[in-house]
Amino acid sequence: MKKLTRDFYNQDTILVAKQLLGKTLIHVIDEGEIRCKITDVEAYTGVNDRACHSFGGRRTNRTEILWGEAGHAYIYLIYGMYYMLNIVAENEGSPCAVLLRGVAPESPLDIISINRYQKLYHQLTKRQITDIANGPGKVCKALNLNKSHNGLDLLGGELYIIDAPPIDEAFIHSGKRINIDYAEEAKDYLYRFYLQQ
DNA sequence: CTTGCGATTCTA
DNA sequence: AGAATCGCAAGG
Repeated sequence: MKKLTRDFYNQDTILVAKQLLGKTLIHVIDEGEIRCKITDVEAYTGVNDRACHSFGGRRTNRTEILWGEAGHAYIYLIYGMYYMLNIVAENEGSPCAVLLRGVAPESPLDIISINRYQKLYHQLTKRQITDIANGPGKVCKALNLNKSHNGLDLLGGELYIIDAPPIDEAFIHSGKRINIDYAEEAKDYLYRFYLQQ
């Protein structure tokens, strides 16, 4: 399968978010490549979206990457301990992104498992397998991503996403975004999209 | 410079 | 329900 193109990322954020479902995220590491299927995403649609870091035109050192070219990684630290991975969408000057909120590990299971729990995959409990990457902080832990990967171009060779057949609309669930109660009118937008758990 | 807090996770 | 934990953004 082929790497997603700049044109793919340079579309309306909602479209990018929905179309990312089912695609495979790849992080190339020394030992090979970590591959996970994207299953849960949220759209953050820029200056008019109160939940988005660029709301109101906010342009700071942290949010600078959002303002640039589509198809770059926006990774930031939250609560002093967790990293969030976002994919920048839309054209330059339109600071939008898609948060990756959950993935399903494909391979190698042992490396992903060690990243998360310091244990081999066959040693995990059912609960640990269920929870291995079903949250945005867990996604970064599982794929060993941190602030050093902020700004990476997903058209490069280190972190990228490969194409897959589109998911039928009927299988795409939508809901309110998580933990943005402060966002007033924007907190009720149905900008979360996910595949059946 | 100070301060309040967040697109979370884990434990109890 | 509460703790962990710190960079960021806003305000003085």
